Amino acid sequence: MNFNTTVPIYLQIMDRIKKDIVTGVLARGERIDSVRALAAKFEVNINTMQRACSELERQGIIFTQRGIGSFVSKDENVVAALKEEMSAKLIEGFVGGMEGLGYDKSEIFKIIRKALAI
Amino acid sequence: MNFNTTVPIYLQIMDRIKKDIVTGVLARGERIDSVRALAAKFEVNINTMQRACSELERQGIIFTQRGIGSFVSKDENVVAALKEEMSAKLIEGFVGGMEGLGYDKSEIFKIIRKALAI
Amino acid sequence: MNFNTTVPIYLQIMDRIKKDIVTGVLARGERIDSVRALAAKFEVNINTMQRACSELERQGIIFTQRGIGSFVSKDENVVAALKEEMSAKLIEGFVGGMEGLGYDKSEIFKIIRKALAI
Amino acid sequence: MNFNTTVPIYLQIMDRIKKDIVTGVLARGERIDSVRALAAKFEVNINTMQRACSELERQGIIFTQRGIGSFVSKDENVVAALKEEMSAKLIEGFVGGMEGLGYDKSEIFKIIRKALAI
DNA sequence: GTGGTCTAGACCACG
DNA sequence: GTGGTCTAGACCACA
Repeated sequence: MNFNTTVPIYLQIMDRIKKDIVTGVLARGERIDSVRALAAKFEVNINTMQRACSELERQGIIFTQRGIGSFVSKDENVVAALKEEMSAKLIEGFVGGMEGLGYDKSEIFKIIRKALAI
Repeated sequence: MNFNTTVPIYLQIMDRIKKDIVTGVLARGERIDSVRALAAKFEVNINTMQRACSELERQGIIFTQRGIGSFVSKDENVVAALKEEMSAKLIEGFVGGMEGLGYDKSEIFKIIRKALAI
Repeated sequence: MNFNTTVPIYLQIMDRIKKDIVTGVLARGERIDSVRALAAKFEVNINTMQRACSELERQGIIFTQRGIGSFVSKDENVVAALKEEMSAKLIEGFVGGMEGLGYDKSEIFKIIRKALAI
Repeated sequence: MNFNTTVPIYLQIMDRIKKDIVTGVLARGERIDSVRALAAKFEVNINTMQRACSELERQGIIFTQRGIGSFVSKDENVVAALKEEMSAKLIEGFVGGMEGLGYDKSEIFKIIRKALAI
């Protein structure tokens, strides 16, 4: 995985894991690799990986069973909410940004239609 | 102006000024306030404002005349390119992000149409 | 039983058993379930349960007879001391904590009276 | 400051700072020492101190101004809520613990009155 | 083996 | 000078 230098690695990893959960690569309740294994996989320091996991846990996206490992939340609402939240953020950022550039809704619509080539 | 804590203030200021240029709030060739005045206006450290201005100048968006002041570029291509570049970035970020969440182009289209209420 | 994630499970189990002894749920000299049965009951790893029991035995609260089973101490002083010790710990923690927050004794008294609704 | 070995140092430091805020040793809006200075004062590693501060910030108890320093929250509700929350936790822990030992409210009242020597 | 904490030291962007 | 991030390595309690 290639990391963007401008945003903290642990955030990029969190984002990646969230995407994997949203897209079903990681299933609800599924056990995820140990911190050590993930650190090796992402080629980062264990502490960096640990931080990503702690944050994910704090957000209720994964949970930990002591001495056993970490698991994706079993709550289907969590996963659905995650997808909803992430897409809402993207939409808001895009529409808000375009409006900030002076485009109105119909112009944005045309532009995105063209970009999607639909 | 409220600053996001995650992204550098000088970048946020640059973005704000770019938007003002793109939307015509700042006209081509118009004189802009002094760094000191701008620092006061944005309520930031003068060094921070200085950096935002140097960057803008480096990108050819504003230019400085010694002892007189700074001005928005007179080149209309600059403004047009700026608008193009900023919107392209937004589009790419949005579409790429949505695809990363598992949406295909037609789904993205539906979602954005709904969000724009068109 | 719901375990607090911050304090070790074996301590929480020990605390629970101590309370059962102090409140008479487990009588003096009474036989307690096997480690295996207790592990199943508390839904924990057998090693964890083993540790809780060893600690309790080390503290003289339960004792083991080889090949027969484990029993709550027959010594009534043990039970009385246990109750005394546990309540003293609670009191000390409470009063010390409240004083640390800046309350003096009379204020603590008022607050606890109100909390107890007496 | 002497640290208890059973609970993480960063939590103990957080608790100490919270108490200082509640008792007015640290006033609302007051600038607190830099992370480096605090680390030296508490004789811990900078990272440990950093963690304590990040957590406090996440809880809204202090806030950071980039490159300038950290400050106690200016919101008086935050401070009041903090005091309330901390004392409520102590009371609940105490009363709940005593009831778990089999004492009823009137007995708890007698015991605490005796302990306070009022 | 698992996560959690701590230390040490370094680098960096920011103000 | 300030906070933030990252790496490296170590130790520990827990399951």
